[in-house]
Amino acid sequence: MSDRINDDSDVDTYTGGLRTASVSAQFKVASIKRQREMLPIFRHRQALLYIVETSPVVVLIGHTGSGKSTQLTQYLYEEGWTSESKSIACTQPRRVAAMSIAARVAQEIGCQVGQTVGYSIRFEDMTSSSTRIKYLTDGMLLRELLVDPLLSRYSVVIIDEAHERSIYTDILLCILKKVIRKRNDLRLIISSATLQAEEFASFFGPDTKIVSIEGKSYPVDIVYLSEPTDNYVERTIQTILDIHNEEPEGDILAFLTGREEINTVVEEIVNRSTTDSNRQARLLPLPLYAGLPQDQQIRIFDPAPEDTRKVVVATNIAEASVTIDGIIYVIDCGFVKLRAYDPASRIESLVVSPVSKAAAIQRAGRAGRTNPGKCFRLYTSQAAEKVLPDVSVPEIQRTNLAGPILQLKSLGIENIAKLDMIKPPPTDLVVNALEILFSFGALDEYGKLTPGIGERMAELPLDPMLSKVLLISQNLGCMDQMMKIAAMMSVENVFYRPENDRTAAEMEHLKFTVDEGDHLTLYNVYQAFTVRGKGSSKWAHDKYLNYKSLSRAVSVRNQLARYLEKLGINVTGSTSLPTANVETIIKCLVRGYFANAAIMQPDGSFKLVGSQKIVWPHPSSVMYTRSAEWVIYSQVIELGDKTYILGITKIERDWLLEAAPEYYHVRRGRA
DNA sequence: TTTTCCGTG
Repeated sequence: MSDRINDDSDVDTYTGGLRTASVSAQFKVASIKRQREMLPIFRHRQALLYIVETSPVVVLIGHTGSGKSTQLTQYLYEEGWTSESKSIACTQPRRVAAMSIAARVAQEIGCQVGQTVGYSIRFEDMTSSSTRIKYLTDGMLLRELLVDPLLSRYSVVIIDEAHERSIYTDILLCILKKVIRKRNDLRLIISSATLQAEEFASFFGPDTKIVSIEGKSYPVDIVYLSEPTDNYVERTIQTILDIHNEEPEGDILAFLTGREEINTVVEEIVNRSTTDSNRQARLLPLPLYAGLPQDQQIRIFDPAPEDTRKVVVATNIAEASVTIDGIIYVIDCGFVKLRAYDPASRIESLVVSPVSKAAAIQRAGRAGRTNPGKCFRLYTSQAAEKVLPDVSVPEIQRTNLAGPILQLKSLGIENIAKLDMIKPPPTDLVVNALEILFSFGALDEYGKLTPGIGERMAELPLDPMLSKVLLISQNLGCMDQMMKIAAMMSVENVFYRPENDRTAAEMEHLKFTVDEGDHLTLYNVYQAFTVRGKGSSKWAHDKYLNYKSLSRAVSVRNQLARYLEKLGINVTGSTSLPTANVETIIKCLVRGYFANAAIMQPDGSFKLVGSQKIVWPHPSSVMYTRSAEWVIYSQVIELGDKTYILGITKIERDWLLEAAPEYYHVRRGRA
């Protein structure tokens, strides 16, 4: 599926041509050359190379299907920008994109991935000394800046999909602005959608050139509601049935905000279309969201059977991450779930918000990839104009900055407030992050990285709290267990609970559950998978566990071991120690999560220590059906009108005082 | 009391 999941359609628009097997190698080379020359960007090859030669910063507006992600790197390579052992870097906000684009470009150049063309993402480095074109995630390039502050090994850096404004893209652009002042020979290319191009150009100053390249797509008719709806889920169902009864054949893609809405629509379509005998053709509704196991996700790529119309009901995963061929109709509900973070309460939330105009354009475009299409927007044209924001708030302005600030400190950037950013983060987010890092002992009272713990925390690719736990585990003798717990906490959707098989799944999951809580339950699952299950997918499937998540956890554990070894910690020695007891492991967790303590109330809710806020155990937690007194939790999130804690483990009150005497000294009595 | 948008090191 990697050749179909990408963030830019220019990777797979022409894979069809490559499936003509059994042709001679020479013909294939000629065919690839011809396909490359048919892409819209090819006409601009010379002009682009001239602009890059003469301007330090170029903003490239490349529409979907223009070929920018795959071709620009090759043009620069062919033109000699990689002589003198320099390379070209091209960043992507998503791992799958870095992998699949690298695979495509390697094929076009005629090399193995990892030779002239390679990629680098967390836990996977597919590059070698001969790599000249390197695709990597934006977070990975930021990591590289830690060891090579001037990016001396690169002659050109391309920041692709910059309009998505991931937090790492924003930080990279801020640092790259400094780097290009010191390196006259470095070129920076920022690839962006139309609406944001001007903002990037003005950030980099008057010498910046803007270039626009047309794309390869078909016209899409936009249809609005004449009156607003107060129930977009029901309206989605009706619109699907209307399209089915009135419009010519072609598959449908409907955008909704979450799993629950998606399941409602899928069920209702099944129910209502069987009673609706107007047409012979049937409807085949398929759900798509990130939490769905992979074997079910890939069903959306199967062509619909004869006389059947496929309806993919998806979250915004289908907006950029997943591209489905053959979509003619798009239904856009006009909303999206966005993550926010409140530094005062330190609580994250997921809130249903109006989509941005930029996202609405992207959604509509999904209908015109292979044929002219039609997009039904479930809001009025007035709302589209007046209510929708132009672009959504950049991630750096709505997220917990503790991790990113730790990394910036490690880059030697002391005064975060003075950074020249496109949109700087609000002061309270920065202050909050500094306070969190100070309470861990990662920063001293002057805001400087502490030599022992802070410097080491910055090296680990984990949440600061979890980094702290892992580093402390060495002293407590439970590093082997903690590496596995940290790995399991870094992957998502370990447990699989299908709607129609829920009881059976819950019975299987119960076999791993322990009364102490979620963290030790995760440890049990890891042990069972690697020892009894021998890492097999059948074993995982039988136990209703997500095989892909478990395999990733194993690879994360191994990578963590390598990071710790690099920090001079003897990992192999520690794994041969006698097994640490349960109390030691929990005490170790408390050393990192001491600020996340709560007490259970008689009604089953929890009161957070400090804020006194009332929260509920999330139904995914083992504490949902168990009782406790004192607990620590690893996540708190507000969903709708309720706040939940997840990753819960029972503790003793005294362990909090023991783990953080200074922190709890001032608060004693308030809990 | 009955379940989570998408990403990243």
